Amino acid sequence: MTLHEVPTLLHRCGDCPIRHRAVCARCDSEELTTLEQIKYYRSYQAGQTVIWSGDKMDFVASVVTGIATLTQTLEDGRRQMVGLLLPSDFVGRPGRQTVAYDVTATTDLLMCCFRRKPFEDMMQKTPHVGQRLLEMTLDELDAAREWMLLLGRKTAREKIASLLAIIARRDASLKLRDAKGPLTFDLPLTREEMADYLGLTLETVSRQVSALKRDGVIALEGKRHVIVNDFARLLEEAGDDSDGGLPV
Amino acid sequence: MTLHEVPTLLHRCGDCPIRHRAVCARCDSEELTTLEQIKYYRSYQAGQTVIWSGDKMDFVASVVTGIATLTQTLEDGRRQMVGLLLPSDFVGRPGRQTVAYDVTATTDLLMCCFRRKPFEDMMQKTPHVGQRLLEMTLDELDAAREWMLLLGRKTAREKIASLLAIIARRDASLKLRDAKGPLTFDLPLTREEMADYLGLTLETVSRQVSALKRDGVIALEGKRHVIVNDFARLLEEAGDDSDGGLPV
DNA sequence: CGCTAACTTGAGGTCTATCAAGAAAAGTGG
DNA sequence: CCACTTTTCTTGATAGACCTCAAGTTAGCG
Repeated sequence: MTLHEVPTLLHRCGDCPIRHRAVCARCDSEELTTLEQIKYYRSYQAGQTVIWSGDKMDFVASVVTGIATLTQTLEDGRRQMVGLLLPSDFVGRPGRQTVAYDVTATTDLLMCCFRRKPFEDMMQKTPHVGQRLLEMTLDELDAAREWMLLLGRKTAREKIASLLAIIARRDASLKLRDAKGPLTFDLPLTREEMADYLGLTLETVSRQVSALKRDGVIALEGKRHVIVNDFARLLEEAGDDSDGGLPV
Repeated sequence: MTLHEVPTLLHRCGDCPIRHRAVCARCDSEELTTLEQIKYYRSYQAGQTVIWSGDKMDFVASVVTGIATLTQTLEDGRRQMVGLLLPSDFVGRPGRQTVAYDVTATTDLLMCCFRRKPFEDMMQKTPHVGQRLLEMTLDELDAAREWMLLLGRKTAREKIASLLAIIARRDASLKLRDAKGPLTFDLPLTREEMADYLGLTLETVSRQVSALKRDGVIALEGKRHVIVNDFARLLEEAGDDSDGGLPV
């Protein structure tokens, strides 16, 4: 999707699909008007790199549609995904120019961008943007800490189950279904990307997915479409508290 | 240290040792006066729990002196440290009552506290506190993501070297020395706490510390006092980029 | 229909955990 | 100040989880 093909209806913030969750969620209509004047869209194809670690980033942005990943890399090539950006998530950091990780489009991606300076000015003038950004950043920090527990202490099987549970739950919330009946969803990540997220190798991911299937925790249609008949069972396998951790 | 023994000079924010780094760093003298009226001190002994995961937390606070840890625990007892709170670091979350991890005093700890409600009111009225909190939270998020790389992809030896490098660097910045000459510092953590931070067992920590000593990367005086003659060497062992990552 | 990317599965090796014993420090109370 | 206990730490032997290397299968695509 190129810039010209962005549906014009998106240009009105009131119709934006991420209006109620993004960094602009708290803005009143007057503030939205200001944002509308400085925002612009960028789109990326699946697989494209949005920014390289260490590069200067002259804009900040919200994910409108699609999925992006944040990854860090060691000198010898070991990779660790440190974040998954879903629609409404925010990229970039007011007050700092460079970014500390690669940002990559995993699917086709549409982002709502703001040049850094006008955005920072706006943050000074209107408190709502900064307040919302603080809230979102605190949520991300909680999520990162939960992921630290997974990376440091969970087994490969528990890691896979945790990831599937997270994707299932998010997908259900998008589709506005409850998490009771059989859930089905598509994996937005390759086995290798899953491995990079979970701190495993792609072979171990493949083996554990097969094991969960063999044990009846999940079923597969093709390689990517997952069916979860008993979500509580999946949560057990994830090793979390029975309540399943954070909502959403 | 009990409440009465808090040096009275601390009650004046202008003399506070964390004045320039804490959540109040950006406040002008008028704002400080407001903060002085609503703040109070709490102290904890080494080993004491500040808050349990899931408990209601009716205050937010800055660490003034001492060290605290944030840990998450799985049902079967596996523990992962998800944060290390040093002087000037902030605990608690405006807008949410409960906390998602245990907060424990590792050393004797002095905290500068604000009841939640007055603090939230202050955040509404004066933007400086919220701005600084956003900045600090973004820094913590970066640190958490760097830790995810460590937990997911580094070897035990690299993990130990990374932790030592972090402690050494922070210690040097406190003592205002440059990181060139021989560095010495005390480990503020037991082997078990290091293990919980690094996603290892205490035995593996002990073995790898011994190995780094045997290989001349570090020297030890007693169990806790570390001497680093060649900081660049330590960074190599940590597996990071040659520049050593984030400054301080 | 071949070609490539994504995935699966197996065999063997390595790193770290587990289990166990003992040494060194740090308290504790006489 | 010295036995005594407790905590902290070290080291060894063994086991197991995950990684590495390798081959083969499936699916998507020009």
